[in-house]
Amino acid sequence: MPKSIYESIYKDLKRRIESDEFAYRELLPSENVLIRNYNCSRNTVRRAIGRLVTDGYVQTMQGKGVRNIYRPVEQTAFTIGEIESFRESAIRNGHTYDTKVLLFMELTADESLAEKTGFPAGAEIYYLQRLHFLDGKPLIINHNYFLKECTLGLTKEIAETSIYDYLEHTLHMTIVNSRRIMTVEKITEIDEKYLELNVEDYNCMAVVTSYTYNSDGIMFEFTQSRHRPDYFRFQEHAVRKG
Amino acid sequence: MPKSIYESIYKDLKRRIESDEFAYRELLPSENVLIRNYNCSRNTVRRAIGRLVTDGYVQTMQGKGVRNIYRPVEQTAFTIGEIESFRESAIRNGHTYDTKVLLFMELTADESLAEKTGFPAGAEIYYLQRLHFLDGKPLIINHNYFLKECTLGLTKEIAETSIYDYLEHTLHMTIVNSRRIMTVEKITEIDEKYLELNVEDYNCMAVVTSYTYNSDGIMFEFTQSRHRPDYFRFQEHAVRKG
DNA sequence: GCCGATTTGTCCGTATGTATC
DNA sequence: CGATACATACGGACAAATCGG
Repeated sequence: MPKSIYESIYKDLKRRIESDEFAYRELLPSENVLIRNYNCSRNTVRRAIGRLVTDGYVQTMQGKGVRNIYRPVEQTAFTIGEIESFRESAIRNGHTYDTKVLLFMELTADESLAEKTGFPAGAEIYYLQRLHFLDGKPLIINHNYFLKECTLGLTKEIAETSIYDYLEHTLHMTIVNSRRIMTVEKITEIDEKYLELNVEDYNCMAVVTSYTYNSDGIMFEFTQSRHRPDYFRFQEHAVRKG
Repeated sequence: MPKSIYESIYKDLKRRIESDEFAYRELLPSENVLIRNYNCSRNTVRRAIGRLVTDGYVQTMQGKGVRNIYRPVEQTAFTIGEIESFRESAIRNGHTYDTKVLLFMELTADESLAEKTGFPAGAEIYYLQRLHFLDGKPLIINHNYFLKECTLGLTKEIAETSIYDYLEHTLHMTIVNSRRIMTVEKITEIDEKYLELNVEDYNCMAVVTSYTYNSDGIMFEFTQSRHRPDYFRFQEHAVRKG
């Protein structure tokens, strides 16, 4: 169940837009109509619309109305601006997925790892290497570093299904936000081996480096995600600021 | 001058955070303090903070406060979630820049171009190829397609300085939002020639494809931006949604 | 061009709920 | 438990942009 009125309105409008209830470039019902339909105050409706704007679903035009500018996300696209696990993304796009844990170990962050990840030196860390398959094809190698004190009890078995499920539902951690950096890097032998790539073909990888925070403001995860270049696709929505 | 109270508060807080007035992980003044400091209502302060949250500058914690989680953007990073021209980005990061127009022509969109760009078939288009230099180094090749009816009077000379300046200040167009897709593609001969790349070294490019809309909800620009992989760096902030 | 109706944008004050300390 | 801090929601007022008559 939704936690708040504005969120349920946001989700309902989002669903209606995604299900083509409004044509591309068509105007949505005016705020006054929505107020009557949802039986709530103007601020509440406006808050829901505000989220649709930042999501890139609609565009507001003073004096005119709210225009639907939603375009369906193309297949195998990862949506930016939202934290989503590989599993969630695969499900959303209607694919089959599989995860193989290549390595699971515990280590203590030394100076060089601390520098690289942003964890304090001396911190206890779970280090994982995982290979992700989409529709049977190996597409991504993830190097995950989790702060042990925030993710106690993580096992290889959990890592094979969904770590985020475990963190959110078993440990009741709330994952809040994440800073991500996208770069292109040279392919390594590990990449070549597990992703069945040919250097003649592609000698680079798309790399997404992310720093993820929980609701206590603690950075509990550092991940380097190495994507097969020919299947890599990220989509985002940007706004022009004054 | 700022158009509104909440925006000036947003900018002031942003400036104070960027200038290290608050330590990393430190709490900002509480809403009640900010209300007194800025002499405004609670909603106005909350709105400013809300924008800082979506920008990834702060994290709010119910019952606790608002925590500064801002990390300075690393050099040569393009900030995602914000539309910024090459020139603006270079200035922001304190670099010198230069733009060379390789090609400037007018054309009519045929079926295949319409399919690729999303412009209606038959539309009159300005097509440009531009090479962007940062600190004297050629880093990006842009293929720009502008809808002529929205960008009348565009010339090669304008394209050598700033197209966005012309659109916003001379044509008084308001640029609103943009959908961007990031992929990795094989290098072409043009890339190799102008970016002084060696295929032995890198045989891929980071490609950003963007569809940009103005305040009338018209898509007036389609651009394919091909980046030198070793200098490509995009940064974004993501939030976890229920 | 003007005017009134409609629609979105900004701002305020207040009340209540929930989490933290 | 009370004080503090953020979260949600309501209602009202006025401004600014658009559109039709």
